[in-house]
Amino acid sequence: MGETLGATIHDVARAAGVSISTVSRVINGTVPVSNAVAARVEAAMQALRYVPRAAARSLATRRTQTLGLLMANMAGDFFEPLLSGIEAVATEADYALLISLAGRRGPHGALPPGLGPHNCDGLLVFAGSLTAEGVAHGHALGLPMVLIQLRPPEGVPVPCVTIENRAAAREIVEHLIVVHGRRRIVMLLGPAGNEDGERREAGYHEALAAHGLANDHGMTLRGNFERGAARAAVSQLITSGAPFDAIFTGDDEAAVGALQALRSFGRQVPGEVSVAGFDDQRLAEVVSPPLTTVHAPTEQVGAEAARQLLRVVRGEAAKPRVVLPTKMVIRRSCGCGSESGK
Amino acid sequence: MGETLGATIHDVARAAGVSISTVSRVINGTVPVSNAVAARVEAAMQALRYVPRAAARSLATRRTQTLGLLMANMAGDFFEPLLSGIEAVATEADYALLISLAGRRGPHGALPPGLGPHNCDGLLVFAGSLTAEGVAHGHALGLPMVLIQLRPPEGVPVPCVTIENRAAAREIVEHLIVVHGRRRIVMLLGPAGNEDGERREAGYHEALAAHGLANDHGMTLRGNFERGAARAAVSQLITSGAPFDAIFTGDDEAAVGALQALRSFGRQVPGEVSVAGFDDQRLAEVVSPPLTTVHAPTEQVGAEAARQLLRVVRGEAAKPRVVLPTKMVIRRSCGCGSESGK
DNA sequence: CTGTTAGCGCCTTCAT
DNA sequence: ATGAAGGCGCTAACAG
Repeated sequence: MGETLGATIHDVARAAGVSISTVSRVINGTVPVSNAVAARVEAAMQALRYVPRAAARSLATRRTQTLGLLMANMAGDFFEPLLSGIEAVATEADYALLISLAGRRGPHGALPPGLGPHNCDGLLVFAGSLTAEGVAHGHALGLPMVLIQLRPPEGVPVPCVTIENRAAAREIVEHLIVVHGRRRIVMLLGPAGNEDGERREAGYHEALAAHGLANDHGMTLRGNFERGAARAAVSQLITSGAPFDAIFTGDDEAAVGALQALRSFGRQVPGEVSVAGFDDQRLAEVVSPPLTTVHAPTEQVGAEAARQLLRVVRGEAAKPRVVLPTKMVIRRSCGCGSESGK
Repeated sequence: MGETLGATIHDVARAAGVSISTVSRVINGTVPVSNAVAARVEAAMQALRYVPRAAARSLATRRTQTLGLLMANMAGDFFEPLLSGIEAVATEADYALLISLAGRRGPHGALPPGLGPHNCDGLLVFAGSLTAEGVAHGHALGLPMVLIQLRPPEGVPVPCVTIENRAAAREIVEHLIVVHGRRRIVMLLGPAGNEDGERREAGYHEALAAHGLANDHGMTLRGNFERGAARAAVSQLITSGAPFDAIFTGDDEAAVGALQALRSFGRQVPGEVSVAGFDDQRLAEVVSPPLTTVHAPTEQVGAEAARQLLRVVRGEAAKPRVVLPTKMVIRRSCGCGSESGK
């Protein structure tokens, strides 16, 4: 049971018989120090288990060596890979990670009080955690930021990293059309305002248009990236009697909901209707039939966002926009690999 | 584009025509301040968008108002609920959250450099992120800690919050025995040293013993809480020709792997073999057959751990151990609801 | 109720 | 290459 607050730079200096400036120099390597002295200082630090107080250092340098991370409450299993990617590069660069969730309170219209220039050098903003005003607010404060899965509001030049949504959505929908001959493809949209969802919808419309297919308003339903909402929407669709032979969902969770609804009404997948999702979450390969979807490189997204943020923090030029490639992964829910399809 | 570093307490004091102490007082409410003055100060703070610099405050108070969180790279979807529970109570108590992952480096044998008394007031340690030595190390430093899904090493009195593993495991295994008449129940163990896994194993053995069932060494295999490892283990089990009529896995991921292996060998679930998992992850209800498992109250675990840590930080008495209840959730993989079972 | 004055622990000129 | 001294922004006695 030791004191929580350990040795200070003074203790080290005294133990090594030097001034605190010298200790500071060996710690930061700012100015050359004679080998002999450096060794003594190192030894003293070891012996005293000295760790510089972050607050003191931060106060003096006006840097926090901390990156903020604003996330949304996200269902699914990509929270961990995203954070993992971020943490790896932050740690590598010797930055700590301060985290805040949008949570039940919904997206913030301004920076949450717990995260700002007063306690971090830069901020990673995940889609759904901050409104456009919030982003503008942070930018106005001069806080370095990078957006994840989200593009900046008009006139607010904040770098962002996203994944290839539109082209991938178009590709997978065209797969349903070309390979499986589907003609009436319904899409389950993401939550209103969700960019990933909107881009995926754009790709969907492109595909339909390119093949001259039905593209009326009734073909899109709200799935909200939620299993339950998707299930309800599809159930209603079925009872409405509207014809359809495929469902493309904005994400895998919604696809699972669609699958459940389809099954409960006895509709065969992929026999009668093809289903395709997006994200390639862990459950995609275990639902039945295994879900054809688009793989999202979540960990890389996190890592790349952190890299860009570090550049902004350091005053280097960051890419205004980086789009990471996605990849279609064909399984069985579209019809491939089963007697009826391919 | 403003300055990243905004107004200081001096600016506010000047604007309000008072001393910095007064400003400090209205901020912290430590000492009564006349209403008139308080109002002027509040106004000045608003106008200047004043936010106290965390470092300065921390340096002066010797408190960071920050909780550290040490996590492991965890597969599955319980990262988000856990963090969500923690964040809710931390935010409520006005604490920031500093996070670090054990990551590819594996569990730390000591506190990671990025997390310690120098930058947080207390630390939440998730199972698999820190070794017993690491826990002892943190305790020796006098850093308030609370362990999650992990009990403290002998002689190191650190509070912990866990879930009911043993009894729940016993209950679900007995379900397989009593309700479904299973006699040769194999268990897929978690990673060596994982406490949840070990407690679940204990419950499994209890159940077997209580019913006088085969309990030889060959009945347990390593599943490592991984889909792939579990699949491999079960495949090997099947090819070995050893008889078994049920599989209890330490977690749902392993259950999925078991299901895959069983299916690839044409073994009917639950007809020929019953399967049961643990955790009730999101995929549990979508695999086929839907997985009978035990629900783990992940978000509550996070919240409770944060609450206990706050108590320790404040010097109040914390419960040395809180065990949250789990609940068996019956689906189809055990045999219930299908023609063969129940 | 309010102002003055020391530090909190570290970095950083400025001398030497 | 090293030491001395000031200051980062804030809180906390201590006077009044």
